[in-house]
Amino acid sequence: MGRSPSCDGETGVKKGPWTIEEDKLLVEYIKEKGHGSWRRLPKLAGLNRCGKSCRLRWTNYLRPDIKRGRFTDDEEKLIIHLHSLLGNKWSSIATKLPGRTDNEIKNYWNTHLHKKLLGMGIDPVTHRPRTDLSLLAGLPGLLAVAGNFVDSGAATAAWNMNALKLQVDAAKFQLLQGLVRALTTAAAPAPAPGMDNLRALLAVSTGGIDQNMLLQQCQWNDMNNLPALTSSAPTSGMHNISGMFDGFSASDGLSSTELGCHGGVSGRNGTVDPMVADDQECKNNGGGGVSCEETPASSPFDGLQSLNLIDDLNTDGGWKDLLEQMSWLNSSEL
DNA sequence: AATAGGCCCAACCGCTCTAGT
DNA sequence: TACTAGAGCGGTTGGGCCTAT
Repeated sequence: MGRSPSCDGETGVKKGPWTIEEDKLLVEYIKEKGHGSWRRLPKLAGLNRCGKSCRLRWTNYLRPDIKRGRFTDDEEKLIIHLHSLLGNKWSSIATKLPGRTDNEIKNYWNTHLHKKLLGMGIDPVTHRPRTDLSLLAGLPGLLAVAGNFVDSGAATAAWNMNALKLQVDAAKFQLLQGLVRALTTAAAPAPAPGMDNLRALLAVSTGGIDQNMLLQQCQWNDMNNLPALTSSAPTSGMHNISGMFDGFSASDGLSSTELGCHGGVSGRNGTVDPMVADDQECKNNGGGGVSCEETPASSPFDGLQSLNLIDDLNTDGGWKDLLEQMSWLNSSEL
């Protein structure tokens, strides 16, 4: 199977931007004789380039059927739709957009569409509404708000930056674990794992437990053996995440010792990030000619409930209102 | 006007796949 | 069946351009 020698072994070949003269030589040669063997082409065409570079220049730039200019709205929608089905199979996507190259589509995705989807609250990898990550991203804010809200007494003073960082890290870890568990559990909703995560957060905030200990207690190593997250990830898993938010209530008491650890899950080796699991699954199936199963982008999505909840919280005073209800923030455990 | 930072995209790199022997 | 050369793919980079300060 060996690696292609490509340009690696060739010394003295020119690299970098193509000149007009080089373009002309390449176009004229291909027009007259076709490209034939890309490896032999440079010599025959009188170019001091490697064949690979010539192929790239031709297919991405010089080909006469290449469409130039901005992507239309229709093209944009088609790319997003195809990406939801095919993932980063740029060449496959390009075959559905006449005149566009895989490189062009890839660049457009990375520079425009990726951000656009994020801005719309859609995960560009899974094409699902973002819930977990926005929650994680919101944690520092949550803690800051909490710090400000718990009057200006000793509790606030105790929350120095290092402690905050530790809390955020620990909470992220807990939330990730809960999230992975939720996504890999096809059974009925887990009992409010979100509250368990918060309990862990508060337990750490007392300073009595460090992260290593937390990791051990939660058997984080077992997380390396996660079951495969297939494209048919159970919607009930998302429902579990919804349950996390349902767990935020005024009446919830907190125990500093209950960490919400349920041990690991057996099955898969590899990634612990469920957000990239589908993509990884594709890659693991093996490169180029592989067709990935369609992701259920258009399937009913129970997690929308959670998304709405996050949106509500992100509106003015949302988090503060929530925290006001969480009387436990004033508890001695802080 | 100068400069820093961000954006964009052409081109490169390294890997896998496929076809030929 | 095993091996190799060549082709193709996806990820990444670097430098030019644009914009904000």
